[in-house]
Amino acid sequence: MMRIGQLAQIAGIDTQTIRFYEKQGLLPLPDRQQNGYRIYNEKHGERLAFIRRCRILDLSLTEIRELQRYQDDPHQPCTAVNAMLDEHISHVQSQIIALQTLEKHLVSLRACCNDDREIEACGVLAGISEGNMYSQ
Amino acid sequence: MMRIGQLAQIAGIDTQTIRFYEKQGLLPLPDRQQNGYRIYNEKHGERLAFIRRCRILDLSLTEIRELQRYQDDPHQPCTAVNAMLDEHISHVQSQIIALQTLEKHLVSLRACCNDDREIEACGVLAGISEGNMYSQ
DNA sequence: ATTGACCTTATAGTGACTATATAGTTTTAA
DNA sequence: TTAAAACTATATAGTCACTATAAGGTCAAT
Ligand SMILES: [Zn+2]
Ligand SMILES: [Zn+2]
Ligand SMILES: [Zn+2]
Ligand SMILES: [Zn+2]
Repeated sequence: MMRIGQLAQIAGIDTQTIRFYEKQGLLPLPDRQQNGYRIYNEKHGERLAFIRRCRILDLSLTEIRELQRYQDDPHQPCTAVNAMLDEHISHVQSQIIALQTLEKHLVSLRACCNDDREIEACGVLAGISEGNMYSQ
Repeated sequence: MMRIGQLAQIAGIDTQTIRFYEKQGLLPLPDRQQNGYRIYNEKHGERLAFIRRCRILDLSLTEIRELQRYQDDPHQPCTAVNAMLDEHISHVQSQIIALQTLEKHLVSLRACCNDDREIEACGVLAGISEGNMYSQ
């Protein structure tokens, strides 16, 4: 039994964020003391830890809600869980590829200028302005 | 001389986004026809193309505003421009590294399950719940 | 008695759009 | 000529996952 501040400290999550998760339906409603303060138990701590680990994996709150629904009905096949992860992985992979392309782009642009010019002659600005560029 | 729709088509940017850029101070205020319609010239087209190329490089609107201020005062040294790009590049690089770490993480989690289990026995969900995880 | 730490709710801001609502104008076609 | 379609205008709210601020209630210690 603990109040929100202690839960926040244990879970490493801000109190505001805990209230936010509650409003988003990710955390079950806690009991309240007579003064209105929320009281949490270990179950809440576990739920919160689960959420935190999902967020580290960059799963969206919607995806987390979906995972929680699966946990609450544990006799379905897990196909959908694995499919979610697969899609998530390929999303991350395409983000990586896009960023690597962008990096190449930026590095070659940067190579168009040393530091000792006037804006007028800056190869970087010229490179952006002339614009032989390709998206993605 | 053209209206917003034509400019949007030429620049490949939605009309709403053009108005948004105007409100953000990235595009000079266009003249208006008697009916209130905006009228643009080639200068606006060039500005918009510059903005679009900056966005492809994932520069923020704030950074673009800064670049525009440099362009409008072309006799400073270009150190700040190059520094902005350097910082931008290292930001992109650390994003890449973070995503690569995340990808490894997700792939090894995914390997904990084949598709033929019940939720109860899903290695993926178990992997998240048990949580021997590291952030970043 | 008052400070300080803690708790409550509600509201607004972040970034870069995107969507919706409502209304006025111009162009095209029946 | 008139009605529909296409275009324009403004204003407002939604996206995502928080984060910040305001304004107040509660509790323990000084
Ligand atoms: Zn995902
Ligand atoms: Zn330069
Ligand atoms: Zn940047
Ligand atoms: Zn599974």
